[in-house]
Amino acid sequence: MRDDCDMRGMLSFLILFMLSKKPMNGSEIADEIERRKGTKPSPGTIYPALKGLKEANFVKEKREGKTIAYSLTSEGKDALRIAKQRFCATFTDVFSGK
Amino acid sequence: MRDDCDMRGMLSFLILFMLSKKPMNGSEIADEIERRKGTKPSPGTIYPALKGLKEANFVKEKREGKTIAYSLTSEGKDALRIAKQRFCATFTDVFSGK
DNA sequence: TTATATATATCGGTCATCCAATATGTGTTA
DNA sequence: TAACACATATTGGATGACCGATATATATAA
Repeated sequence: MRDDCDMRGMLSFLILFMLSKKPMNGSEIADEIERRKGTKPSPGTIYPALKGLKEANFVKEKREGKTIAYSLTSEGKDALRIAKQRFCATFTDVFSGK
Repeated sequence: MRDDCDMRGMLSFLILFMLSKKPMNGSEIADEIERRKGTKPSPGTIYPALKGLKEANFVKEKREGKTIAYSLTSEGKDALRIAKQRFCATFTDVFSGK
């Protein structure tokens, strides 16, 4: 994800946001997105996104037995702060009822 | 835009939302997006998106001299209602501070 | 009429999102 | 050990978002 939050990169933005709450592994991320959106992204969606975030140094990995816990780096936190601001400015009134 | 609001289609969703406030032409849409996001989408972004919404019967056109006023059809209003619900469910806590 | 400004539209190329299918890795169970 | 379940990963193909460049249309100014 570029840190300027265009309309591409919304999945990466959401993942970054969720990881800022607590570290999660890939399946937990998919489950949480299903809880929010109603549809569960396939592995072919979720892992490439995580790979991109890792290559951008926004998330780091920690293997824990069978799973890998993803969490934000400090760069990831910075990027999220900026992206969140633009996201909110772009969509505020969609939420505020109007 | 499909009415199920995945992460692709966020531009079309935003346009649909803005048009639900008031009819606008292409440049006004681009200007309003700039006001929200800070960056102005190029014509090569905005007009193909409008074309897609028109082909989905979500917006209709009305030429007014030099410009074309876009507004929602009733199908567009229905699609927006559903997409808005999913969007809010997906991103609520991004806004609510937490 | 010609020139200018603005709005609309298309094209080519890149990147992000998405799924289905497939493959590999890891831990548990038989 | 082998079998199984689950997590992780990659590939191919489709669609959407994006820009820069270019083209066309419409209205106004010179």
